Amino acid sequence: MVDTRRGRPGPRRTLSEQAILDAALALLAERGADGVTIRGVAARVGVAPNAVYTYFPDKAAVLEGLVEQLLGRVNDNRFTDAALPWRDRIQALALELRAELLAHPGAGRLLLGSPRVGPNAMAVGDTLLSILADAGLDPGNAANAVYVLNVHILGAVAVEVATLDHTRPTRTVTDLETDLFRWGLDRLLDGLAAHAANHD
Amino acid sequence: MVDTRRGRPGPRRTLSEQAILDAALALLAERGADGVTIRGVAARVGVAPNAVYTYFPDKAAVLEGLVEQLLGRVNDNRFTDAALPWRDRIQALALELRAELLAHPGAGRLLLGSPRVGPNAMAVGDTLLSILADAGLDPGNAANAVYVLNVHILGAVAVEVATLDHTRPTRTVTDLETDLFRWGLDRLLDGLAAHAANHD
DNA sequence: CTCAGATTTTGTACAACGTACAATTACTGT
DNA sequence: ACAGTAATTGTACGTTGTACAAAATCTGAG
Repeated sequence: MVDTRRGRPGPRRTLSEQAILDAALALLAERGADGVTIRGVAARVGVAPNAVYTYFPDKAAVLEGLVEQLLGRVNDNRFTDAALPWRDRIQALALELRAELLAHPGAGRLLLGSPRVGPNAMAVGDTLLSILADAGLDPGNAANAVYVLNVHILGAVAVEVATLDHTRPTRTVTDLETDLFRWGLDRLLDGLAAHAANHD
Repeated sequence: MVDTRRGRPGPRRTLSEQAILDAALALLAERGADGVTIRGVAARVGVAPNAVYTYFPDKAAVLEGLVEQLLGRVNDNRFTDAALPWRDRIQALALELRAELLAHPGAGRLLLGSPRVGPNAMAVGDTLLSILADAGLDPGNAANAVYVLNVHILGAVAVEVATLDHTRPTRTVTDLETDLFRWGLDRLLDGLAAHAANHD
């Protein structure tokens, strides 16, 4: 048993997974979802395309990491303050999540294109879950509600992204779209609140 | 003025746009969303890849046509019967739409990947609109509600599709997922109904 | 009936993609 | 110093969308 797995030989890594994800994120911002290519990322970090495969098994893994990256920015524990009304907290979280995703065009497609089961995605889900528990939903219904809220947020982002010009990387989100998003979210929360009230 | 645009010369078309869309649909069923390629479609109808470009300007147009095809199957005027309760009609329409999309794996990604503005998509929207009018929503709110319902249906389909094994073309939709879909739809409809009641 | 003109189909080709494979390089513990 | 190991690269293959020009095929006018 010689292999201690500590300080093992080999040249130093010139990159990190983080550097690759940063490059991918920049590429997503500059060139849109289709602009995120292995070759592009490699070029941006100044390395041969194959080098990326030292850090990620394949492109799908890079995209998953990218999504995780985006979700990580949202999950401050800012929404767990039970003093604030639960509806306000959910609205704030939903709006922030949406804004984060819309800030990176094509992120919606990426999010919906991969089973997002990373830790940050879980964390967002857990945050939502705790808020809904505060709202008075029993665990089963709260889990359902998390799913429905996810669907609404991701669906809305995807639909909004789909209606934009894919050739242009940047976009302006109109107030009209935001109002529509809030309106739908309000109806959904109304339904959830009524359900919680009926079953307590 | 010689060009009457009628019976103009040239060899007969060996294909039709419909034949191409049929091939694309079959490919979608057999190989999943990534299996729908121009070259694959062309091979399936027995023609050189370039021939497809006589009928469609590019691949995106083919995919749009494909989505239209799917939506066309749903839009029977079966849901316009004002005698039935509006909630039942919306649920039936939503479930059918979802079933149709889930029957073709990857259709969700296609739907969300293109601004679906074709006539069949409009028709589905109009059907929803009329049902919501029957429900007592004024035109403005009804339009909002159509958007939200679209988001919910498309979002749910996309999320469900994203969680499946992309390598396998077929899938079994569990009852559990269907129940979850209905539960969310119910909450949404609760919220919409309450809103309609508050503003009449 | 012929034939010019219009149009579909094809052959060929290119750039870009993901990524497999083997060789090369750069390191570390013994 | 050196052997072993890991990171990186060079090269390459197969696949994709699609541009371009040549070829094949049809129709209406004469």
